[in-house]
Amino acid sequence: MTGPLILVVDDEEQIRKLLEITLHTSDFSVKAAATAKEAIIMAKTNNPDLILLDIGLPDESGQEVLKKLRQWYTKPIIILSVQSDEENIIKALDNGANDYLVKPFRTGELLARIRSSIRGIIPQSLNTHVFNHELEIDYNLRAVKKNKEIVKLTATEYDLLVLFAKNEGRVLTHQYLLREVWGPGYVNQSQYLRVFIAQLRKKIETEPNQPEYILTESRVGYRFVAKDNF
Amino acid sequence: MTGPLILVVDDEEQIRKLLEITLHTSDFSVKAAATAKEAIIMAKTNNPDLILLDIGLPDESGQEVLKKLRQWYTKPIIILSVQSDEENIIKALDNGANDYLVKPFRTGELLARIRSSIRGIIPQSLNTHVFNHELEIDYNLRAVKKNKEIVKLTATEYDLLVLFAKNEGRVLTHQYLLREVWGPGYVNQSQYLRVFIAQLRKKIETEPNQPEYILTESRVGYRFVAKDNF
DNA sequence: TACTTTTATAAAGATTTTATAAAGATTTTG
DNA sequence: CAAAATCTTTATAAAATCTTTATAAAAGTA
Repeated sequence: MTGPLILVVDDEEQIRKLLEITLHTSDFSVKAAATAKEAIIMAKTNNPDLILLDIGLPDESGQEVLKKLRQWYTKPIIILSVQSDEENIIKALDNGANDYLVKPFRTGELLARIRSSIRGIIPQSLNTHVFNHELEIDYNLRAVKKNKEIVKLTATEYDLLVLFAKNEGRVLTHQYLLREVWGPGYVNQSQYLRVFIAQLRKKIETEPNQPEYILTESRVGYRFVAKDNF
Repeated sequence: MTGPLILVVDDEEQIRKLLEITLHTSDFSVKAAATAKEAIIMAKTNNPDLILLDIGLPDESGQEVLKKLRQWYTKPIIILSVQSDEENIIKALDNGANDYLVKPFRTGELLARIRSSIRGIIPQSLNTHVFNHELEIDYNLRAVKKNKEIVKLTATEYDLLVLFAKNEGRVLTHQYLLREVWGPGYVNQSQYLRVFIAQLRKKIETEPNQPEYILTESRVGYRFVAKDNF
């Protein structure tokens, strides 16, 4: 069982090693990059759940890397930096960073901030989501129930459903779904999406050929709705 | 024109005043509370878009307030505190805080952290457009409603309507519409436009053969208008 | 008015997009 | 390692949307 994947970007070998050990101990998976270029490539190929980004990189300003990442990367980015001046902090936050920690940082605090960022703004107490009194997602157990019966979903199907549930009512484009669930390298594999949508419908819809939850928005994407409110 | 609502919770009159002025200057709406009890009541009644919470309250520990809020409140909470010890920071973050700032804080940084937290929670009112109290375009959901009923539009119809809505009152030429919606290669396909205008009218007009929204400007183009005077 | 141009609309035809089953490949699990 | 599960690819049918055609109505012009 392996936890969320974190990409560590820092040019100092020592810090990379320290972070890798610390994060591993807290049950995170870790990938590391030493340069801006490497960072962007690794982010695209691994699609990490969070990025720890040092601002002082040798080849390019971390602020630039941040901007480039934010063109497509939607998950949390935490900046680590020796610079503690307000100007840099504001710039980083406005460039899309979720948090900014000044080096040397306290390990426990860093971990807590990582947990907070990954958790998002959904409180821990809200760990289950019920739609139309019949479809239930339990985020703690990673389980889905339809009319109290457990529905067995694969990891990918579950991720897809969670993404839908968290964006109820909103059209999610093919690109967006593919990038968030499969990773940025898959944005053109629309057929995957069709296959998995069909599988999901077969499992959660009462009548899969007349879906009430996952609606098709032809040429755009899909929309998850719960009747009561839409 | 009023921005997102922020609830300031602090027992020191001076700090409340300072924050109120600072936040107002940055175009936020502000409510303030001085005690734990008051904070929870005001959060419930005003449902703010973000809460700034001082940990050192007179009647109850801020950590407790935080826990209570997080039982139902899902938007960002930023902690302000004179305590800079790691233990308190970790506790607050794990209790559901999104950020933790040590007092005295730098105003610019606080504002940047607020912007960062609030980003993504764009209030619905900011990206929905209502005409004549009956035709509604929700850009966030990519949905159109007529008298609260969802109107199903194809991708092209939606793009066309959005273009009209964003240019309310202005005549848009055939050329312009064709170029913007279909692309530069289609500027001579006026018949497309006629077909799609007819379809759009059928879907959004009360009486499609006597349109009130999409008016024909013969030999020039079309004009989208909203009376909005009742 | 008579004639031409432009617009509206329905409906048929063509194309694109989507749904689904099922086979093959790969990964995970026991 | 073998079996099971899952992912990926392929093929084909069905549905939705776009495009074209035809015709009537409206608007503009001589």
